[in-house]
Amino acid sequence: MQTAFRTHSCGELRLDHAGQNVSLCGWVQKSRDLGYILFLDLRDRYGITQVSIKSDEQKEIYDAARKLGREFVIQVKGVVAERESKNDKIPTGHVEIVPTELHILNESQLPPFLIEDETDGLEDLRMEYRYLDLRRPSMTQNILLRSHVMKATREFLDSQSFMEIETPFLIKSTPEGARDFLVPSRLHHGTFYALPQSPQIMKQLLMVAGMDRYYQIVKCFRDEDFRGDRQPEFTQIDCEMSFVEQEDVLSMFEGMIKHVFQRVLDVNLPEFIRMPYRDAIKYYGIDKPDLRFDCKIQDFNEVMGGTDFKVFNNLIENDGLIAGLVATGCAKYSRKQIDALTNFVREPHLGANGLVYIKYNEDGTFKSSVDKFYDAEHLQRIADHAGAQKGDLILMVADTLHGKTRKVLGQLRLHLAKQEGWIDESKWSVFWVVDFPLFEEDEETGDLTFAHHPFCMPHEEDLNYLYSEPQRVRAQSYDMVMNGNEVVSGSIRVHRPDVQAKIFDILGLSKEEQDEKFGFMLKAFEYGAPPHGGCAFGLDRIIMLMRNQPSIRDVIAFPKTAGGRDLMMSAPANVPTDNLDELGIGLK
RNA sequence: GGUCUGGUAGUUCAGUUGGUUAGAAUACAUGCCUGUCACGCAUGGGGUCGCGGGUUCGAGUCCCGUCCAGACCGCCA
Repeated sequence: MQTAFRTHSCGELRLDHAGQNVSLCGWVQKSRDLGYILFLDLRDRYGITQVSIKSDEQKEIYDAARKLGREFVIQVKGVVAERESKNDKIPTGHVEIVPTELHILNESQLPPFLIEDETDGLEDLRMEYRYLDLRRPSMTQNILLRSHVMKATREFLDSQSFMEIETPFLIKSTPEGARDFLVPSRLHHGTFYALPQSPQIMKQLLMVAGMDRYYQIVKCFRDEDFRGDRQPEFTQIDCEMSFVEQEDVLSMFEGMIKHVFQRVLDVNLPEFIRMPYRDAIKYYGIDKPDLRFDCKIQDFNEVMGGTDFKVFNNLIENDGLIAGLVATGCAKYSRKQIDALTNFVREPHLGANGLVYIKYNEDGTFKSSVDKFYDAEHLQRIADHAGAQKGDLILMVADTLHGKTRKVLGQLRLHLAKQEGWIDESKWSVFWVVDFPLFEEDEETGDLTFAHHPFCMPHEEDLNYLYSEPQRVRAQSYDMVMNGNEVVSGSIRVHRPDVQAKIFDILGLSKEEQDEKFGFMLKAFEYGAPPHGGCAFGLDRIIMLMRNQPSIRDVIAFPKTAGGRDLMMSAPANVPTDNLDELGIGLK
């Protein structure tokens, strides 16, 4: 810490240092002038140290200190002393500096919001003055933890013979997947570079190049609408390995996450389970379940028939699905609370027709929305089927579309967990979801499109389905799910030309289109591509979860707003027409 | 692209069926105060009610448009 300006940081002095002559630098957090004595809180990124100035013993300094404003940058030289009244809330709370010199290194305008963890500033204001926002200790900790995670990542991957290799940002647009950010070419009017959505193709070419184990902590760019956990530019830990099977990749990067958690948070994560995609959808209605609480989706078709309830009878006959959840301890819900849940599942984006409830009351009686059709004995059978206990509430959704029913219940499950406080924030749920389908159907056209990207290798035992039932083909692809968020995604890649050709064929890509889009890659693969696979970590999202922050913006030093703007520098912005002329671009 | 919520003092917010001089807290300034750490007490300054148009005798309040922020849907291989 020793420099020309300071001997210590504002976070490191303790009682042991008492009597030492020190020099500290930092920002004025706050001053408390009690008349005879004035206390100054001096802040830097390491902490806060109190300076105490007496109006008689340090008359000159006292007079100068009274004129200091918030966020002035000052240097204080003086002696470390034990405090007369101690503060146990901060690590430096037992000492203070009795100053011999005070120098103003720079003055400051009054900041537009309080530089404290419990700031009064709203997000747009914090974004405009991001350099002030980052002075707040919790924000500093976010950025610091991010740095620690990157360091631990490099530590682990370096120890496993990975090479960090940079790949270009100015590349060719491929019209698949997300919308590209485009960069016009000055030298070749009318042509454009694209910023990479990920270094996917480049890293596979590095495997062809024999680099064997590659990683890169790298910015990726996607020109889509944003969310609390999505930014137009974001950071991936991009990884690829040669001569591996799926299990090699899973255990390598499971090891990496465990290493990072151990080093950075001192948390030892247990073994990661591998949950087939099909089970994730069946039991949790989502491909990224949060397993910090249970509440699985259950099927009820077999116990709901044999009554005069035509809606359910029709569904059962026509291969529909009646499924539901057991909400532990929720039989006490009022009509109003259940109506709220009904409204939740009927919201347009979920679109359930309704919600059937069965209250299994504490006294063993039943109350349900289908009492007209189901007698107590039948309801008991349903409760037993579901494993419900007295005091539980059974909630059911039914539809001809199985996927929709499970999706609705998956969302209801999360909604209930938040509402009922089922999630233990001190727990971690980290595991692999495996065996994603290779293709998915476009809901409107019915065409098959790739679920992940077109270079995922199918499971060997599913290869034959490529020719008969492509939608049955499971890919050797996998996601790591952390507390209900997808944080890693990857696959074993196709290195066999015949398989790749068949996949392109199924996707309806002609030979010409294949050449146009991926020709350079397919050519490279004719020169001895090793079997390979890898994955990419969403670094921002992982940091967000590790710091338990509500938004990805809080763990990025200079993020964009949900509208894709940088409020601090006012980007995007107009450019002079001269610049456009040079690029051969005219605006409409 | 769609739905919803919000925009009033430096900041966070309140502002009734449209009606006198638009309030509170906090921040700031000045003064007082011998150990504070959310210090306390007193006094004071501080407003184009996002912007534009409309209805009305009268608009922070009602209507239309627009901009900005946020949440969600679509989108995100």
